[in-house]
Amino acid sequence: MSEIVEKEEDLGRRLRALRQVHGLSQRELAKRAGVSNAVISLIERNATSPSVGLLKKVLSGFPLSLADFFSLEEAPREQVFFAADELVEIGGGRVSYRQVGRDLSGKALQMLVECYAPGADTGEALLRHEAEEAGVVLAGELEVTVGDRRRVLKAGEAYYFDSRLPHRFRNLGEEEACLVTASTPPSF
Amino acid sequence: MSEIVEKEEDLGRRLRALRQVHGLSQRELAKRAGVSNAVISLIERNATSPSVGLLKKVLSGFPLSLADFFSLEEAPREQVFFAADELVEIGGGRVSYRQVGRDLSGKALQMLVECYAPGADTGEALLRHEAEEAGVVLAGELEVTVGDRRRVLKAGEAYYFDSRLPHRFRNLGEEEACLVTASTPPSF
DNA sequence: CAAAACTGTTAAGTATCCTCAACAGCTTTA
DNA sequence: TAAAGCTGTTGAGGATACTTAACAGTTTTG
Repeated sequence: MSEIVEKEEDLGRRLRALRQVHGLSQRELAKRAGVSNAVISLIERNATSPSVGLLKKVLSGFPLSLADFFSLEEAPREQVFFAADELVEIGGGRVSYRQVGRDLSGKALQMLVECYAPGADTGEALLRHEAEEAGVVLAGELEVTVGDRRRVLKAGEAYYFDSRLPHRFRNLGEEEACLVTASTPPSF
Repeated sequence: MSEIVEKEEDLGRRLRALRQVHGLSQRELAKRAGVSNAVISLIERNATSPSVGLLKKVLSGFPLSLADFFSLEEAPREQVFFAADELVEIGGGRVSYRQVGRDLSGKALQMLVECYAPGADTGEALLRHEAEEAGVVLAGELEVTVGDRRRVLKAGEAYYFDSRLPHRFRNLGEEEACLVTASTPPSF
């Protein structure tokens, strides 16, 4: 009957996000890890509590240790996506600085400008620890995946997340996508 | 029949060390964690691969997250105990400095002098992360527990370990025990 | 439009984890 | 010298994790 276990500390959600950000299907991951695809489904829906041995197998498909995987559960779950009117104007002179993120107290970011050619893809997401990342799309459309949340961002929209969460950027459109990104620690 | 699973990444050894350094019996830990004492025995002997849910219960008895627990398996297993003649003389003038540990390249320690009164006990071991600890007994006898390794050190003997491993010091003797200890980062 | 290939989910059965209870060995008490 | 306390281990059983094989839904191919 597959009862959904409540509050299993969201282990399943983390695994699903990890798998999706690597662009794998349940079957692909299962084959790579040498386990059944069914148990991947069960784990991701928190319908079972996997043994450490099995979880180790599954994670062997990623460049991620058990310690790294469980450190993800300590990552805070703050607001990720912001509409254009949710940006806070903090600027300035000729250049307008609009703040992404509601409360940056205790945080320290460095923003940059990046442009993605059509079809560009960051591919396998590298997990950086103890860092934060943010961005605003200036032109074009960019698919942003952060943890289990995915959205195609258009000009004016933005993201903000703890970069301990797995993430991936893809330009699915026909035209170049430009955005402002930010990362820690600040360079000025 | 309880087949012993080989190379289960020594999860059991870590749990046993963690339990012993806290001075708990299998039954005490089991009661505190709300599980059976039998499964503690099975896990510690790597006779089973516990589910994440159960392991979480067990570790809830300690001030240790799953991430912290699995980060222990990444701790290198270097030489821990050194005989008196295994110390390297690097000193000095009127004071003799004898180095503990074969290769300190890439390490940074600060040694101190400590004295333990009879019966003194560090008790519940606090785990410090990203640190190293070393010491030399000058007088008296001191029981040192590091991970799953325990030894009563006498004058002239020494220890060196990654302090991510759980540890505990106890003076079981009748007289004061004096030793030189060291910790990271250095204070000079 | 249908066939093929993919996606995630689920039912049935096997393997394994986990609990309960008992056991053997060692220390302390009477 | 038990007897009662503890220690860690083990066997039998029920609970559940895991596999295999099938299902339903969506996208791709012909």
